[in-house]
Amino acid sequence: MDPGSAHVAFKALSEPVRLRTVVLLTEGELCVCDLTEVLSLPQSTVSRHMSRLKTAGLVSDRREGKWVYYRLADPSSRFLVSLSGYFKSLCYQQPFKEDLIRLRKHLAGKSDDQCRDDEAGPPPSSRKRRKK
Amino acid sequence: MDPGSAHVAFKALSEPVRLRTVVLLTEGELCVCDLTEVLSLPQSTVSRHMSRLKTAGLVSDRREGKWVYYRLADPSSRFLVSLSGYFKSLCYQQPFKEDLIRLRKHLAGKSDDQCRDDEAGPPPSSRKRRKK
DNA sequence: TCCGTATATGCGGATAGGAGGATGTAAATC
DNA sequence: GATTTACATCCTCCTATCCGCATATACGGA
Repeated sequence: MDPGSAHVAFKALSEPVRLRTVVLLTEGELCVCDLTEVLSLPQSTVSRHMSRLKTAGLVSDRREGKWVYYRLADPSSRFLVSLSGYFKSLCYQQPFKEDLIRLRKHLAGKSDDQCRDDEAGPPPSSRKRRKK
Repeated sequence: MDPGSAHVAFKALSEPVRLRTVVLLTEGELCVCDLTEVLSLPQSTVSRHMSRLKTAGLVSDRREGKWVYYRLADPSSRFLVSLSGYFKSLCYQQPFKEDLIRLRKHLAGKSDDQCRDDEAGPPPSSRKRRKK
């Protein structure tokens, strides 16, 4: 982490949409189209926020075909280690709680012709991927 | 904490001067004139930043005569509990490290006709106060 | 009660940052 | 290589926020 200075990470989390996004990512990696749908925001808005979170070192991305999956950055820094528990605690508060409900519904309702197989649920490592 | 929403606290810490101030307050409570001196900023700027930190629930204040002492808020919230260790780790990094050096020099050089007795040093509870 | 000191706030100017449509780019499919 | 899909970036408008001077307020002392 620490690309620039410490306050950069706080600034990244100071924007409501970005904080909501980070809490959503505690469920596992998500692509931009998932976030666009769950947050009900234009794709350009979501993409720009993800870019800022990535610059701040809070998330990392992974391209798989047409899709780009974002996940919380590995907690190599003391910053993310300190806050990971706090992010989890936010899952039980509004508006994050509602976001997570929408996320689970969204993931459960996806069909095979979309960017993800029909499996939903927290364990991100076990989530099936579209073969490349 | 949580006056408003979770992102408010992050926003309060996203400003470089405010983050420096919070790290300074890990040494113990300080009055505005201390911060003005150590940070080399106009009094109005410091006061306004402290107001924002207070609104965000990160600091609390205590008036004693003409002086107002600010200190880190009691870690009743999970947010401050999560970050207190991180703040301590910042003490060893720039620009916070230099700030703390200036703070200690400043506190050591104060005389009795100022807002604090001549005692400096980390243990905040043992610091002598001007009698009210 | 008048004055000096410490702090808070009103105000105007400057800058940063967010929203979202339009457009550019990368990858898959045919 | 043309088209479609997913994502990133550009551009413009608009709002939030920071800075610092000037001023108001709070408090103590003479």
